Amino acid sequence: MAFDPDAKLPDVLAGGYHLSTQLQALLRHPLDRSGQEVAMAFSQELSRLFEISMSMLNSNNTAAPEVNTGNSTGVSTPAKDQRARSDSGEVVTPSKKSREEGVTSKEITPSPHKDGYQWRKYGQKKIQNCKFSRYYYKCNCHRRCLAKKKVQQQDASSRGQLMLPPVFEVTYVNEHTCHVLRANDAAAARMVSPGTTNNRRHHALAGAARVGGDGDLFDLFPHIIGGGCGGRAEEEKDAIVSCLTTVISGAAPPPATGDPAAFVLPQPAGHSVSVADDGAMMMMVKDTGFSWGPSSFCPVVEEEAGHAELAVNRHGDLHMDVAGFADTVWAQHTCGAWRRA
DNA sequence: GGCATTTGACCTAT
DNA sequence: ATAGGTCAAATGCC
Repeated sequence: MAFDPDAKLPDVLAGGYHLSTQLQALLRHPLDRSGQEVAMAFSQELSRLFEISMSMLNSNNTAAPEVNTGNSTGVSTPAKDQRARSDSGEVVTPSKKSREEGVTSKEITPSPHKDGYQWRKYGQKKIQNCKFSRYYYKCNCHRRCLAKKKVQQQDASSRGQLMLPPVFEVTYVNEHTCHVLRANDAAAARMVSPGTTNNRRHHALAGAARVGGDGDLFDLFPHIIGGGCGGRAEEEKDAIVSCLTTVISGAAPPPATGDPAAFVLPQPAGHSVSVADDGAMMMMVKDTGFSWGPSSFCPVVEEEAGHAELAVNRHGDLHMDVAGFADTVWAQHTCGAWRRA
């Protein structure tokens, strides 16, 4: 497969995702020698695509922010920053007219729901001359947050990319004010009830899900979920690099010699990945003490073939099906409300 | 029962 | 009149 030098990151990632699903389908059955060769070719191509993605990500990280949104509050907007540097989407600068209408940014992305915020759908409309309906979402982090987004699936056939997963044009309207509103609420809550912790207050406002009954994910992963609605940009970046590395690592065969139990793969600082000789893979993420890995050590609910798997067992351990990584990794950044991707 | 989603009706701009 | 955007009752899921 020749690499198109003009290819965009979403296309490369989409291609990788498509390849991984094909590889999954292949690995669902016992493989003979030729099957193994095909699987190896797939995995090598997958590795190459993710290497390309990582180099694209690294080059994007040095780029300037995409849009001056005229945020007069002086408060940073984490998820917007994430979009600029870490999502797989292509950021499009909105026109002057669009900005006057409150449009803060536009982007083309294969994963329109993974931008670090939690959204509530409030409308759907069939648009003239469009094959697909347009979907309307409001920010669900805070009731009074004015941020909205429109998601319009693009016609793949018009792009001549019938084999790739769908891509979406996402238009963001109005700045998020949820972090400011939440901070105000937290301050008010402290005045009313000094015994209420910030974390729990945040969680109640975000309507976040409880996990396993013993605690919630905001308590378990405060440094990942962060104090605001979106995660911190640097950790987003780390997470992406870790995820890509993990997928690449998973596609590579274990060495013929060395520690029979596991071998350690090259990782970004603060992360480690090990692959046992039975193929089980575990990744330790920074100093969380939690690990990501397949069902060899964590009971999970089975889902239909080919779909990403993300579950939390009753002990609070995270489980992830590595094959579904590209689509699943962002699920953790939804304002504390962890949900299946 | 609470919550998110769906969907037809309604509103507004052109 | 038409299209795009929003509302809110109905519905389904957990």
